[in-house]
Amino acid sequence: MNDDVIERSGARRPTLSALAESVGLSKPTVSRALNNYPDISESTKQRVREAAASIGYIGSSRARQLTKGHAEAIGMVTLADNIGLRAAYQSEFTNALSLGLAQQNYDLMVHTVLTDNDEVESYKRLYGEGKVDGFVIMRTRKNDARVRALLDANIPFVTQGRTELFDRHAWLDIDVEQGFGDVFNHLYELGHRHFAFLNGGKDVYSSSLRQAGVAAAAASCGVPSENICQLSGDFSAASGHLAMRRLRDENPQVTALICSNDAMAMGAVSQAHELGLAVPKDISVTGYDGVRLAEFYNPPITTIAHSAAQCGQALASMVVGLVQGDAPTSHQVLLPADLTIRSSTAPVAVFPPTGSFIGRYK
Amino acid sequence: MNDDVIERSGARRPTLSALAESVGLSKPTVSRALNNYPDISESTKQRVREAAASIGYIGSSRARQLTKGHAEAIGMVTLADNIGLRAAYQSEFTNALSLGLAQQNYDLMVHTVLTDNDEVESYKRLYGEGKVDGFVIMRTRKNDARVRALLDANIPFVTQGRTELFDRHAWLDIDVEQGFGDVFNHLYELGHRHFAFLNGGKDVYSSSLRQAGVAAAAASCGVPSENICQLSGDFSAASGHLAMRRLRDENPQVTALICSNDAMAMGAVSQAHELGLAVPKDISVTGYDGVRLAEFYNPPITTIAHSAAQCGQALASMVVGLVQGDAPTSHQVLLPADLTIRSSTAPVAVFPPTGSFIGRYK
DNA sequence: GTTGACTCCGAAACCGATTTCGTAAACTTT
DNA sequence: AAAGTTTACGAAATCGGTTTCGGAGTCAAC
Repeated sequence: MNDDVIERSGARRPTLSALAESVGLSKPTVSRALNNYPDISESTKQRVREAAASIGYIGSSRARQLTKGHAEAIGMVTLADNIGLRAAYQSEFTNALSLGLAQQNYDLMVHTVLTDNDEVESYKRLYGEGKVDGFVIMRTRKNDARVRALLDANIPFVTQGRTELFDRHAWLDIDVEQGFGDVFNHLYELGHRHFAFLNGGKDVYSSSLRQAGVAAAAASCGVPSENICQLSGDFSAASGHLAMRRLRDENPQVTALICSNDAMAMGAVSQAHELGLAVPKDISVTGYDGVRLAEFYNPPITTIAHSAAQCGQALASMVVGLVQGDAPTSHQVLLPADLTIRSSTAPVAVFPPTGSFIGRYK
Repeated sequence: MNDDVIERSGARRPTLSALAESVGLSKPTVSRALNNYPDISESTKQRVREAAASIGYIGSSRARQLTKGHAEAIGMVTLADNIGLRAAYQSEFTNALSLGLAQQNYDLMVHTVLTDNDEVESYKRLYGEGKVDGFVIMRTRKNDARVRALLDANIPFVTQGRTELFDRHAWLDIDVEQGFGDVFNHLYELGHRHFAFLNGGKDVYSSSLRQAGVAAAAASCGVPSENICQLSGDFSAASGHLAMRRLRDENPQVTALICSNDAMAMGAVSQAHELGLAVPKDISVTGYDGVRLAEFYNPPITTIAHSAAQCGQALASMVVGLVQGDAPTSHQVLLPADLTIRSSTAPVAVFPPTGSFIGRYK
């Protein structure tokens, strides 16, 4: 530790040439030995590997990248506005993705930008410079400029969530249609007959699918659409907060609120408390996302969970397949949504006030 | 879009040689023109820049890395166990860091591992391969194996949070001593006289500093140490949950609980609710971290906040300075802690039961 | 008209690996 | 024993930039 200067200036890391010289072989031979080529004798391989280990040789990824033509890295560009729940979700997701990539010897490069414009530009720069081989795109919208841009530039990517161009790119998505149907059925079985559905923005592709899931389940339960109050929010806790207030003002007979994500559910619950309503005694609330925090909320929120870990893992192998030449359309997977029942849903305390539907309670 | 095959096979991105040829100059000249060297005439630079823009030339970062000897990237290795609040904090932090790095033309490489062992190994591999120039280390412990390893290997890094070797590496930390003093004073001024302090593990360097901050403030307020019940947790919400239960069983006279982080505070609050205690009416609770979620909790939690954005920004310039040759000890900064008063603290409802201290209420 | 300084640019080496191609030696075959 | 195969390795080119070194040209000075 007293030789800081020496360490810093001299003592470069050993290169392939140095290793070759130390074992008395040529560079190519050593390279092939380390990469386990069949035309190198087993004894030589052994000798090279031992020498490499003993002098602590680590191949330069920089040089390898240059010759091999790929970076062994996947990029992810995110907006800097990730706070609160969104941040939690992103982090769980990023970790899972990074872990999955690591298992395939790829690294994850994260780039944060301030505006959407910078975003597309960053994709082009990172890929153009050769820093990454492809991308994973989160938080897709129905009409997504990034998807269009990458499609045009012929840059490999996979999205988490479909877009309106879903038949032209690789994606991983959750079957929200089924998920929201399950949620509806769950509530119906608890005796609820007057619902509210708080959907997210229409610019998100899956919004219409959630809607469809709820509608289909309602139809099959024989619940008329008038009994489903439609609300709209923007996926933020604040919009959930607001929605719950409007709901109580305008549709007090509703006993079950289906939210399009956990954040809005939390916002709604917190508003309920402020209005003196108990969740789930007075009103049941459900979320969607499976952010781990929903589990620790007060009360823990019934939600449609999908494992961020599973998503990350799947996305990792998808994107690696893509950059290695697979056709984008060969990587389109729909994961089932898991209804996770916690404490924010309960049987209706009394029969529906307006009593237009008397269900069978078990 | 109908020339997918052509795009994929041929049509490589333009290289420096191609650019050189297109303007009728040599490679070195073009390189220097683009890098704005003084020995290239202004007219030539202009010509080169225009040609570069017109053919869409983007320099290969791979080649540049090889010659320049650095990756223009900073690494961060995280454990895969980040869930819940920790995840939220990490994400806010990572985004801020990435943004700060981007502004200095560095990228952030994230690598997730399953165990501590893999962690140290990953640092060595990423740096050895030349994929990154240095690291940012989060969640440091008092005696941190990673810090020792990187110090030994002479790899540049900066930690968020001090370690017992704080005088030998670069770090960014929050002045928790001051912060917890402020919290104590805040509670004292609200009339509280019986406190509990829920500290995190002793393996975290700052635990003793928090302790010291509380003790010093208590002393200056004239509160004897017997009136501060010491509890210990592990920074998890679950441990906060547990601690609150023990507190009510063993020290029911306590009206103010100071938690070492937001997660424990949330756990404590949720336990309080389960025990039928209202926060802050029956007991005040404080946290530490400034995770944005604490703001949306029920009730919003009074905490000691530090801006993740500010930390990220600062860490970015520190680590970039480091990899460019600055001495580690020249980058040690202590940020002030900001007391953020929200709704989980309130004046004591009644005079302290045991009445040993009658404060002045304003 | 030679010298010197200055401006602007090119030839070649280099970073550290991989890949293509070729060849010497050993071993089979006929 | 000559020819053909196989085995095991090396020489040189290559990836796409940067850097070192030097040199041609212009211009002013003596």
